[in-house]
Order: sequence, then C-alpha cells, then structure tokens
Amino acid sequence: MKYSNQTRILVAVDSIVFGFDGSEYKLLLIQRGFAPEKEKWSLMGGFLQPEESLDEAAKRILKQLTGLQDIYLEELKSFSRPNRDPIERVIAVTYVALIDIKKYQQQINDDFHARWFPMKELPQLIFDHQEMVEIALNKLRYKAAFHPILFELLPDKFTLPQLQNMYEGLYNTKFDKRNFTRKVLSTNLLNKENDKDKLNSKKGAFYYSLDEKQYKDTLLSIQNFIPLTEING
Amino acid sequence: MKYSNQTRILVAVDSIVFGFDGSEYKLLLIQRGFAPEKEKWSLMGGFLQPEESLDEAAKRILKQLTGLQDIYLEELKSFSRPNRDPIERVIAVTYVALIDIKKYQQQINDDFHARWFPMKELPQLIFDHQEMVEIALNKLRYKAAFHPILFELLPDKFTLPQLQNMYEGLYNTKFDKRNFTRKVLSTNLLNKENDKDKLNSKKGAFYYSLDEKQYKDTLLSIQNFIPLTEING
DNA sequence: CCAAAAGTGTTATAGCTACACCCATGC
DNA sequence: GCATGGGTGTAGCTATAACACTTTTGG
Repeated sequence: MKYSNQTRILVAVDSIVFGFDGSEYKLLLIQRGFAPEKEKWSLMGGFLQPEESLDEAAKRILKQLTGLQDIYLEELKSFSRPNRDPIERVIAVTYVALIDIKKYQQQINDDFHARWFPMKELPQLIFDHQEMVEIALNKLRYKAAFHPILFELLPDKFTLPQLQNMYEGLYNTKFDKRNFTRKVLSTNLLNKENDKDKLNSKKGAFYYSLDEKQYKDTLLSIQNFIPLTEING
Repeated sequence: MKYSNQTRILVAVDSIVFGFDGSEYKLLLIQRGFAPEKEKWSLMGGFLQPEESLDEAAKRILKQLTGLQDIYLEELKSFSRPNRDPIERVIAVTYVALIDIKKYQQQINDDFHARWFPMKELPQLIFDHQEMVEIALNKLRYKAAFHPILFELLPDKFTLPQLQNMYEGLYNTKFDKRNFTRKVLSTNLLNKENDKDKLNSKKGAFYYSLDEKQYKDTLLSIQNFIPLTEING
C-alpha cells in the first residue's frame, strides 16, 4: 500500500566538513563525479538510500568519500528550493562535521580525492553549496560561543595558545590571553600534561588534553566561552 | 533527464504549533483525516508538493489546516527513521510555530478541526510525533533563554506579570519579580502603554507593547533572559 | 645576548542575586 | 477595611575586562 496522488522526491545529504590545522580553518571539498557540474567542487554529498536514516546516510557518505569515521556530525538544516538542482527536484538535508585536519590528512590525500581549501580561498561550489557553507559557519560561530564543540577540531593533545588561536580565528578577533586562559581552565575541561610542544616556540607550551568525562557532561550544558559583544557585533 | 538508479521518497512537513493563553502552554493538534491512524491526533502535517519549498509547504499546510497566517515559523529538524510511517517510507521535516492562542481561537474552533491541548494533557500522537514535540520543547527552552521569541506568544498588549508567567511556565520555575522586571525593561524592547489590564487583579497591571523596530534588531542578537542555572539544570 | 612566545595577578567595574514593604482597588 | 496582586530600591557578591612584566630557550 502507498499514499496516492503524491509526488516522491530525491533526497540528498550534504555535509559541510570544517577542519582546523593549528592555524587556520579549512573546508573539505570533493570533485563531483557525475553530471551536471561534473568535476566542479562540491560538499560531501550523496542520495538517501531506502534502508537508512539521514544520520546514517551522512555517516555513510562521509566514509565513502573520505574514509572519515566516528567524527562530530550534526544536522544543520534542509534546502528545498524547487530548482536548486537542474536535473530534477532534489531536496538536501545538510550536516556539519568538525575534524582535526592533521589526524586524517594522509588518509584523505592518498585514498580519496577530497581536498582541504582555506576558508578564504574557496572555489566556486555547485548549486547552493555556497549558501550552505555560509549558514553552517554562522551556526558554528553561534554554537561555539556557548558549547565546547571546537575541541573536536584539535588533536588529543593541544596547547593553550593553539586553543586560543582557534577561537580567535573563528571570530576574527583577539582575546587577552590571561583572561582566556582563566576562563578556559575554570571549566575544568582540561587536564594539563607534563610535556610541552616545542615546535611553535622556543620556550615551549604545555600540552593539555580534554577530560572526556567532563566534556561529555558539559557538551549539552551552556557555558560562556565568548563575550556576547563578539557575537552580537 | 533524471538521476538514474535512485529511490525517490515522500517528504512530509509537520509543524509543532505552541500556544500560550496567558496562563499555560498548549499544543495545537488535528485529527488525521486519512489512513493509517485516521482520527488519531497528529501535528499539522502534509506532503511537500512539486513546486514549493519546505518553508512554503509549512506555511501552506498550516493555513489549510488552521487558517493561521503570518506567524512565527522556524525549521526544527528532520525525522527519517525508515519505518516511521507504516504505509511507505516518508521523511518528515519539522517546523515550530508560536502563536497567541486567543488571537486565533475563534477562527480555529469554528472553521477547522484543530484543537488546543494543554502540554500536560496531550493525547497519544501518531508515529513519532511525540518525540518531535519533546525535541521542539527543548529547543524552545534553549532558544528562549537568549532570544526574545516568546513575545510571539503574547497579544499586542500584555502586562509584565503575564510575561513573567510565560517565562516561568516554560522553565517550570519562579523568578523574583523585581529582578525580572529590571532585566526585561533593560532590553528596551518594551513600550509602556497608558492603560491597564484589570481582569487579573484589582489594582490592574500596566500594559506594555513590543517596540517592533527594537524587536527586529534584537531577534538575531543574543541576550540573556534566563539565568544559565535554570537551563543547565 | 637577544628575539619570540609562554606564562602569570591585581584592580575597577558591571551585572547579578537576594530580599520586604507599600500601593491601588473591588468586594 | 481587608484581601489580592502590582509595583518598586538597595546592598553584597560574583564575574568580567583591562592592563604589563618576567621566564625560557633556540639561534
């Protein structure tokens, strides 16, 4: 039995994958393998299959296109303008993913054809993918102000200067490092390690790691990472 | 031309319509007019049509089922478990709407068959609509803590005690009225009127109205309406 | 020895919370 | 005249923002 007199539609899943390499934000793109817009740059996309949910589809597609697994992935919003795809009607449900670029760089380069583009040097994207990226970036700015999600972009061990760079990069601003350090440490999310990163300075900066238990407890609660004045403009 | 070898799927739009009548929150439900689950209570739902976006579909369906127009409507999330509808595969994109119950009560009762249910006395809902409501309510609590969206639930003129009731109802808590008044007035969102509401007290409470310009400027910015402790639990 | 980045403390201010009494009116 | 809900001010505390110097070490 079916519902009668209704139109069935193709459903796509597109993932906006943000990465951070220690100094700047990048977006993961892939060259589309089929017409239209074959060879143009695209988000990580594919069609929803009969036996999977959208969450599952997003995970599957990301794995197929990049090998990435077990990463932060969250629904963003749907895009459904009737003519957004010239071939036929397709609605897209978008997801945002956050990953530490270095952790997967080899894998992505060698086995797949996805490529990282600095946020300021994005190529032209197919369809409405440009708009998806802008909305995703705005949501990331919004959400990161209250929830410690940016840690998803860092390696297991990272330094406070790296962490501050990451926040400053997202909001295009500079924070006082004394205040930033105090605020971050007051969350009890970080454990100080005994060794230092000596690549970025002569003195070396202590590594910290995420306290996984605290992190999971805190993800859904609301902190205040960024002064409201930075968000409201 | 079409994409080949892909499955096309029914896309539904379901709207969670929250209302406030001055003392409690209610949910607008309708008796489903077709099988399966005919006559059972359902959110305001319908199928996406070929020439409309999801936003447009949500508006159209709401108008068809309730006569409601020009109300606050925002995408929530998609629901796509493969067997969520027993007839055939349907993915649903949900929207949340906020309205002042009294403003439309006549219209809804007389011309349509939608009905308001107090949040604590909801009937069994079809499919996964129960889950949709819970997620919508959580998001409303989250969002209302930082953005003045709850004003959508109030009539054009309202009193500070009504406003406070509305916030207290959403968070199931009580606020100190001196602090609440000060915080609300400090936003400059409200204009004091000259007349009073004398229905709810002998002394009467002054009416206030939204400053439309301030409101539009403020909607996207982030305030702090509710102490974080109330949200984080 | 010097350049470059890491690390650290104090003070002033603003915003928040807690708290209690008087006012206006209908009955 | 009294019961009911509306309206208002202050003081202590906490969180935030602004600010500059010392430390370490590779070259």
